[in-house]
Amino acid sequence: MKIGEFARQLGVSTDTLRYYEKHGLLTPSSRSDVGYRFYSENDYKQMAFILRAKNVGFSLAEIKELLQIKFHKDQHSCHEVKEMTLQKRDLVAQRIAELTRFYDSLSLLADKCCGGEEPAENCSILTTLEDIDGLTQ
Amino acid sequence: MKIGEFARQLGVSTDTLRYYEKHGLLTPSSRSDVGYRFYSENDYKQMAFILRAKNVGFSLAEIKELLQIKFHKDQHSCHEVKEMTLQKRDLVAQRIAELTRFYDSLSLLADKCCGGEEPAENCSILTTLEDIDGLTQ
DNA sequence: CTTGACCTTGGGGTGTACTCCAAGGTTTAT
DNA sequence: ATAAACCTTGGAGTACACCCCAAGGTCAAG
Repeated sequence: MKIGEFARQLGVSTDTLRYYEKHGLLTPSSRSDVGYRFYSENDYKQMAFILRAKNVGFSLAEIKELLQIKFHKDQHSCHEVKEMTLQKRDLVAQRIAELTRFYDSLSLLADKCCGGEEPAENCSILTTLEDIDGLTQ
Repeated sequence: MKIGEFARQLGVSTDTLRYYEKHGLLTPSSRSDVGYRFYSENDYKQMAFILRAKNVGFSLAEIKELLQIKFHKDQHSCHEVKEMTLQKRDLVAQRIAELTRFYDSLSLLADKCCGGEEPAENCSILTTLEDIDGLTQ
């Protein structure tokens, strides 16, 4: 698949794909005689992975590190690869914990709000942000 | 509390605080006669909230929207405020779901890896990224 | 009353992650 | 065979989130 079609299917721009290639995140599996990029099914899966990672707040540098788990497998020991994987997993667990705190705060805020048509000025829960923090500490 | 001490306590720079003020995220509760910023306990709580939100991947624009829940309470109905809160909560829930997929993938990857000292080349699980995607779909 | 550690505003610079040309070559349809 | 729709590289520009001065005012200690 050429870059245009590939970009359309993934909902990104061709510029983004060239940018990712330049920065070592996704190199198309082959090129035509005249240099056209060709993307494979594997490339599609890798790109989908990158986009999901980006969506949950990983920087491109972090995503590249996640991808290194794959690329480093020949040069590094099983032990090292496993350590790296577990380290990344812990980082993800921390983010989940933080987000869960936000979720609980927002739930409580919504639950205690009457939801009526009057101005929220007097709504018991919506007073100050300390409430949000107080609930989550 | 003046800006320097406030910044130290929160582990950010004074530049960051002025930047947040300029962009409507945190306005110090008062100023001295000659214009020195003074930050209150409330300001501290709001700033802590901002930093936590930033840490889990919200952009400053998104955080500002979260803060609007507070600032809009006088002008908008309880119903609107509640809707906005629930909408933000759903967004957080989506991120948690995505991160949970990442967590599970990395766990499986680590579990199936032998963890020995040999090169990871032949380690059963570390073949390609499709595995990661395959496991999480 | 001066030294040093604060504070002010304004503006320029940096890294990240794109985004948008320009100038040119290729492919496909009519 | 030529127009439209692709593709190439290179480089410049943009938005976000800071970071770093410069030039000057303020304040507490000695």
